[in-house]
Amino acid sequence: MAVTSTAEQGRTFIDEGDPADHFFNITSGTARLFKSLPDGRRQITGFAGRGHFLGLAVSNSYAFSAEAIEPVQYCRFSRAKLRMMLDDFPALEKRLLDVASNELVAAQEQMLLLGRKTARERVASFLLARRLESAACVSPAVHVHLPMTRSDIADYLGLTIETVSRTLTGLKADKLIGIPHPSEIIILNHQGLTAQAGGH
Amino acid sequence: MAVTSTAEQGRTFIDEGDPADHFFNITSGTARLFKSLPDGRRQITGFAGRGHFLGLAVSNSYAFSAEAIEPVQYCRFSRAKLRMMLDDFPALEKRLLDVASNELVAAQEQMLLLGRKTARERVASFLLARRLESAACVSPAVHVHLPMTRSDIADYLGLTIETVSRTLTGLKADKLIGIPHPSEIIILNHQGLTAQAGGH
DNA sequence: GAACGCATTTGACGCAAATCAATCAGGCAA
DNA sequence: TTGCCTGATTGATTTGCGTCAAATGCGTTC
Repeated sequence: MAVTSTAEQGRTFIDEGDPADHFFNITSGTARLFKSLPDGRRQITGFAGRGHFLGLAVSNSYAFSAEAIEPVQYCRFSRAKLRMMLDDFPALEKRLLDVASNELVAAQEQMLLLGRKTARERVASFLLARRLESAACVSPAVHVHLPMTRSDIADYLGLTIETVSRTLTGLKADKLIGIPHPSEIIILNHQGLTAQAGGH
Repeated sequence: MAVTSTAEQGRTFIDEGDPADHFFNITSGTARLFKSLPDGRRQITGFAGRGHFLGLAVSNSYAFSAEAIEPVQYCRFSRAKLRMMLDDFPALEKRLLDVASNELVAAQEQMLLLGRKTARERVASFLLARRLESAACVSPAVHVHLPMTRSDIADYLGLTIETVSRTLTGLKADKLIGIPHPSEIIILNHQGLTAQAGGH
């Protein structure tokens, strides 16, 4: 009923359009969630980490795909099982509603970013959001780890790889961030970066 | 506790950032839901019609504003009242979870549109989505009514008024749609329009 | 029906980001 | 160490859409 599995790096464990008969809970690692157009264009709708629930869809097919960026461990239930659990533990339903509400708020914020922000604002917003997420981990936390590639960041922010790279270089030139390694960013001027993020 | 009110056209009845102490259910009319940046840029995250729930946020302030496009009638509860109702009627919680899940799917589709589709694909997608929504009403339903202004459409699709107008004119020139009136669109070639929408 | 105001359309031009094209840097196997 | 492969950066050029500006159409009031 509830199976624990691992998806190695790069493995797609949810396919957009497939019958949605399972519900997932990620226990470790990071996955990218995305939708694709027939010609290959891709929009990453979010990154899912530890504790994230996937597969809430009401419809009978998944609305997005999920792929492991780092090795991902997850717990998988059949939807029938989920329904039983929801009946047995009403508190779980409350929890899922909270989760969905929060994701909705995040999605609306992302729509603002995709529809109305400039490239620089998008990248700055992204770094600040990443910092918040990982705040629980390292103490200084001006240190932001990016487990995903430039291609992932571009597809998340509605930009191209080149623009993401150029924008990061630009922020570095303005002494707002440091880039010791492509996947490690240091926020040197938090206030300045916030000002570049569209001041929201 | 539960108050029925009316917001005349143009009236803002939810303000982004205000304390979120109420929960709304629209009983008639249409509202635009949007987020704004300090400099005035605006992203409409959706249009809410009859039956739509608003104010699900977990946080203590509204994540978006709501403004009446047409006169809007709504029912308003305090969040305390909502909590009581949720305790009394577990089915309501299920319903809200379904609603939130559906909105999440729609939000992801909109992210794909905003992040990766061209102007023409956005407008075509928008018209087709509008047609689906109003499908329940008129029978032929090739007739799409747009209660919102070009400015609203632009802010929903992440474009400018001018681009929306030019794109509609272009679709008309290609005999895919007819525009008897700015707020009335006729879909002349459904299949052709679908092909222009990014084939999704 | 004349005159005003607002939304929409149309036109000319500019620019931010995309595209096309090398080049560079780091990890890994031989 | 050398060479290769993959991902990131940097550079040159193009372009789709935004900006600025003017014209058109339509509903409303006088």
